[in-house]
Amino acid sequence: MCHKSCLDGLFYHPMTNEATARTAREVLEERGALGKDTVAARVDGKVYDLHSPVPNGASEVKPIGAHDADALPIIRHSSAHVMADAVQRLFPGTKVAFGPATDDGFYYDYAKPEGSFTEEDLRAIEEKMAEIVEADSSFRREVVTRDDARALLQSLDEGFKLEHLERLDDPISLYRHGDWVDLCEGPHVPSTGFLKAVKLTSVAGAYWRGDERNPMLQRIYGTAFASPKALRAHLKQLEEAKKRDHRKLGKELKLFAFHPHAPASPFFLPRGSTIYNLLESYVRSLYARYGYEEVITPQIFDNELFHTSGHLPSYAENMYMAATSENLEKLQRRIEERPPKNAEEWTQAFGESLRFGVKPMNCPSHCLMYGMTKRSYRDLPMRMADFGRLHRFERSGVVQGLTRVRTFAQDDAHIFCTLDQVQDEIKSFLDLVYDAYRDFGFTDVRIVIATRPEKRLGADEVWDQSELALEEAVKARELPYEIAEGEGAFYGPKIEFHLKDAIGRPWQLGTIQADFNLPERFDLSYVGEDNTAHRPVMLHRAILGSIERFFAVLTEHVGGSFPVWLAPEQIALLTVSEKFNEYAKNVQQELEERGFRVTADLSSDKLGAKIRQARLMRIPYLGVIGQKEVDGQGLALRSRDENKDLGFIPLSEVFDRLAQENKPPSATHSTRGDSHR
RNA sequence: GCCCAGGUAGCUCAGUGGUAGAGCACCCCCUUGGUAAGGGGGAGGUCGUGAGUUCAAGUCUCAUCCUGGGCUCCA
Repeated sequence: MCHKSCLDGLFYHPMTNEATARTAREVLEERGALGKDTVAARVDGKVYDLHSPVPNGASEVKPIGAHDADALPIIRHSSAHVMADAVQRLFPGTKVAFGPATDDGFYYDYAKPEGSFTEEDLRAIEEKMAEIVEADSSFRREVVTRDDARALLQSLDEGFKLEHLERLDDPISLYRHGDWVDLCEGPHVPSTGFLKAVKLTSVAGAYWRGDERNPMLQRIYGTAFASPKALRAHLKQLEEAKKRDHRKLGKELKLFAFHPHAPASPFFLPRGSTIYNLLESYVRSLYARYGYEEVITPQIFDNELFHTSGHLPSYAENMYMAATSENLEKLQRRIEERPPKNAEEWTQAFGESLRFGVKPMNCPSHCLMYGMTKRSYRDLPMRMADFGRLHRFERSGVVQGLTRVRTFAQDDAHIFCTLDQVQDEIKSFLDLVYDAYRDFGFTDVRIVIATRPEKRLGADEVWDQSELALEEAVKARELPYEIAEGEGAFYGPKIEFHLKDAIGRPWQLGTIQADFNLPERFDLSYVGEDNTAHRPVMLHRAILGSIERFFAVLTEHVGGSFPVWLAPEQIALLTVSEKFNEYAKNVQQELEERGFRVTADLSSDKLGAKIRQARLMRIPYLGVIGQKEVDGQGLALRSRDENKDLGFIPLSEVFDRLAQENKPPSATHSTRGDSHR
């Protein structure tokens, strides 16, 4: 049974079996366009099974070869059917749910009478699938009445399918191969023999219909390609991705670590801290250019603040609460003296005692800061930047490496401005973001405008206004964008910046969000030209998102080979023998005096071992020191990125070379920055 | 939080009921060597934690913590 969304309206569903119409296969054959590897046909832009009848008036009928991009979802979804067939043969009594194709493979959800699937089960299922493929059974489409479908599913005792059937619109179609039948929209490959490269990859739990209140099903993931060669290439790419995993590199390169006493909370080791601080410095340099002012705000607040901001109670499940022992003693006395009689009284008693909350975001404190003084329109726009540490209690199953942690900092800022200034602020931020991403080597940036969600604060007129402002700014910069309906934050619509890393994985990092709610809640105002009070607009924005997550994405993007301006160590001095250690120390000092990050390997290891070690740590430059270098007052330089020995270079040239690379790419082009002010 | 898989030396891992292992890293010694691992020796572990079964538990059972793959949620 297909998940509707996987098909994305791509496929055509004939209303009836037109006995007189010719099939796509016949049409293609007649035109000599039917290849051995043709899996389906594209008819006027829609995908047809080869055995489906083509409308008489069709103007264009093109074959889809197994190696065309369009063929992959068809091959994968057909693989899902074959897997379900194999599973039901091997594990009688197992029921099926949804089995769509995904971006890189397919899955099928099962309700297994008992237990779950093991790795060995996957291998057995693969073998059974191979038999089904070997049998080369044809896929056949049948359009049936709702009653017939219901009767069939009842006879098969497929409860999930029955439930789904009632949600489907007519026509109802079934697909069969061999004896196996599935409620499905199609299309499919002509026969199971077309499935030449299938691999089952993993097993996982998944809720029926993705709702955590529903029963947990067993999901088997797999992937399929047109050929074993393409499958091997895919698996190879997964291997490459594994090598770049920031958790692996974080350990190998001594960047960060975790300890069970602080779950999901990273320790940045010295090398990682260097990069972390450089990321912050970089953002600070942009702030200087784009007119931001940095502030530092408290970590723990009276919960009164979070009630004002609305984070309590709506965000309570993600917040850490703090209590002093004095508070707790008070709570104890209160309970002894006046025992709470019901849930409400208990909540009240705790609320009075656990008076403090650890901030999960900076905005409330920035609102306080804004409100501390009387503001004039002349003060606006006010751009308040904050690298404050945030704590969010994330559920145990969702944390992951540095990408989802419980303590982190954002390159956060809030812009207070007038309604008239919103568009310009967003335009300027677009410039800032694109500059920053380019400096880190991310060129493939996608803009998504996320609009009002169902659960939200604020009036509809306010949402209308803010959504329009975001869209107009993006249009003004002539950037392509998409709209994500209902994906906005509860307090306002937002622009999200999605980018792809070096191996094509998508990430959402930066964002800018309009917020008409917090200024209201905090009763913020400014005195206008007309000498009356006005409500300012608040914009939340981040470039990197969280520094932690950006650290992870960047690490994987560069595969641990940080550019010179970010590398924890920019050059390693390697002596050929201990006789040259004295000279090495002098060079180290000279480099450090010039502000370079340098390490010296003065051990008694042989040069080969030292080079190996420095290469493993991905140090951009290696300076080998032997008699020749001492005599000539230079280094035998070796570059990581060019991966070659550059030969003897005098010290002054080494300094110049490092200085050249010791800044973000944009800083080497002098024209930048001014135009954005 | 839910389903599944893991947790043994700093790291990577072997060890299926009977005396805790290897390689690398670390320390010491020899070697002073010119572009990805020179040689020898030494030290290092209450096998995540807590209960239980057993004559005997890294190994079996239960609980719990942490990590990983998913689901749901998200910067």
